[in-house]
Amino acid sequence: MLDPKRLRNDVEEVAQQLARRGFKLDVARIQSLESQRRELQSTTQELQNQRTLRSKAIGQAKARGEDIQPLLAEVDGLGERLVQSEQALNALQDQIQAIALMIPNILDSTVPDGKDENDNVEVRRWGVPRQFEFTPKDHVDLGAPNGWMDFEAGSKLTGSRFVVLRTAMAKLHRALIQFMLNTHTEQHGYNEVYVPYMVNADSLRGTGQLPKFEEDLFKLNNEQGYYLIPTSEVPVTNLVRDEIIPEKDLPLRFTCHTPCFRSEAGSYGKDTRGLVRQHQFEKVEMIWVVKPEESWQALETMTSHAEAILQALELPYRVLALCAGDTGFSAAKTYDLEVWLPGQQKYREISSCSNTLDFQARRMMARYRSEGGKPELVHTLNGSGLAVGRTLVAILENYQESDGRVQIPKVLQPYMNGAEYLA
RNA sequence: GGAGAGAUGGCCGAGUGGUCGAAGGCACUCCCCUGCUAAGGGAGCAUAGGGCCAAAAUCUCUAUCGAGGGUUCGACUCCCUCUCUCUCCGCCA
Repeated sequence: MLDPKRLRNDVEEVAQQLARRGFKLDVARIQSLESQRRELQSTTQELQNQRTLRSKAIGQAKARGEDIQPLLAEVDGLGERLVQSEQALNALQDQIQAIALMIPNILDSTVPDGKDENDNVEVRRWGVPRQFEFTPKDHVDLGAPNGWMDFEAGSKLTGSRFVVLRTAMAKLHRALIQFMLNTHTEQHGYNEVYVPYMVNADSLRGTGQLPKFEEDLFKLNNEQGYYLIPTSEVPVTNLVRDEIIPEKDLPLRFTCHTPCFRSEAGSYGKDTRGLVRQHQFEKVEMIWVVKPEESWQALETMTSHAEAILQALELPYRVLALCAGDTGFSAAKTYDLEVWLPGQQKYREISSCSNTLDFQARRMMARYRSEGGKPELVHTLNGSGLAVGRTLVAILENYQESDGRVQIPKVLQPYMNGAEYLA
C-alpha cells in the first residue's frame, strides 16, 4: 500500500509515477472521496466529542445526586445523528481502503521504461552456454522415456500441470532443496523457517496477492476460507505482520522451502509441456526485513545469493532488470535471473528478487523501533533461491550427454551418495 | 468431537456501568544522589487517524482494553456471535 498521505497530498505525482506501469489512477475519484471523507470525519468526531462531554456531565450530576432528566433531554437526537454519521464515514473509508489496496507500488527511478518482458534490460551474464556436438534434448525427452518424470501419472492422480517424479529424479529434486537450504543457512547467513502451506486472507493481503489477484490462488473450501500459498513469501514475510521489531534484531533474513500452488489462470496454452509451469512446485525462498536505508543494498546482496546457487551448479544465466510494465504489483524494483535451457535454446526465469520498500510493511503494519524512537515501517524483500522444479529442468538439459545419460553437478554429488550420473 | 478457564499497554497484572488510555510492578529513557556493582529519589515512557501548519514540533479532537454486533446518555465493565490460547476427556500422524 502506498502512503495515504502521499495519496492525499500528491495524487497527481503518484498518478504520473504509476502511469509508468500502465496503471491508471482515478485521480478525480480519489480527490472527491478524500474531500468527502475529510468533512465527514470532522463532523463525526465533533459529534463523538459532544457525546463524551454530555455523558461526563451526566455522570458528574448523578454523582452529586442532581436530577439528570434535563441533561438527558439535551442529548436527545444526538445518538441518531452520530450513528448515521459514523456509518457514512465507515462506508466511505471502506471505499477508499478498497481503492488503496488495488494500487500497485511506485517504481524506483532506476527501473527501465517498457511495456512487457521484451523491454527488460539485461544487466549481466554469467557462464557460457555449452556447445553440444549433438542436438540437445529438452527435459521431457530426457526424463519421460525412462520414467523419471511421469506426466501421465500426474494427470491421472490430479489433472494437467501435475507431475510424478520417480527414483533418481525424485532424489535429485530433494537433493536440490537440501543444497539450496544448506547454502543459504551455512554460507549466506539465513535463518531457516518452516511455515504453514495454507494461509488466511490477512496474510495474502499483507504481501499484496489479495484483493487483486485472487484468481491466481487456490482457495480452500473450508469455513475459514484458507488459501494454498502461491509462494513462501506469503507466510514468511507475514511473520512480521503487526510486529514491532527492536532495531538491534534487524536485518532479519529467512530462508524457507515450501511447495507453491498456483492456479495459472490465464496461462492456457503456455508452457504446457514439461515441468516449467506446474500448479504445484517447490521453491526455496529468501526473505529480508531491513531498515529503510538498507533495502537497496539488500536487494543486490540477495540477488547475489540466488546467483551463487546457479554458479555452484555451474548453470549459465543472465540477470535482467525488469522494466516498468513487467514489474510485479508489490515491487519497487525486481531482478529476474534467467537460466539457460539448451532444450529451448532460451534463457528462462528461475528466480525473481524484489524490493518492495515499505509497500508490504504498510499493509502488514510491520515496524521496527530504534533506540528511544518511534516505530517506523520496515522494508521487505523477497527472492527465489531458487525455483526447484526449474532448476531440475536446467540440470537435466545442461548436463545431458549424447547417450541420454545425465551427469550430476559436483556440488550435488554428496547428496546423491557420491554418484556422478543419474541412474 | 465433548467439558471447563482465559484473552487488558514491551512484559506481568489491577480494574464488574461514569471523570479510565487505563492503578501497581518490571523493563526502558533522562536527571539527581551514592564509591560500589540485580541500592535510593524524581520525571518520562502505547499505537493509529483527523484538524491546525509551508512543514515539523506543540496544541487539539477521535479511535483502540482479542474481533464483530447489541443494550445504554455513557461499556474494559452487561448481553450475543466469532477467533485464538490453556487444561481435562476422546480420537489421531
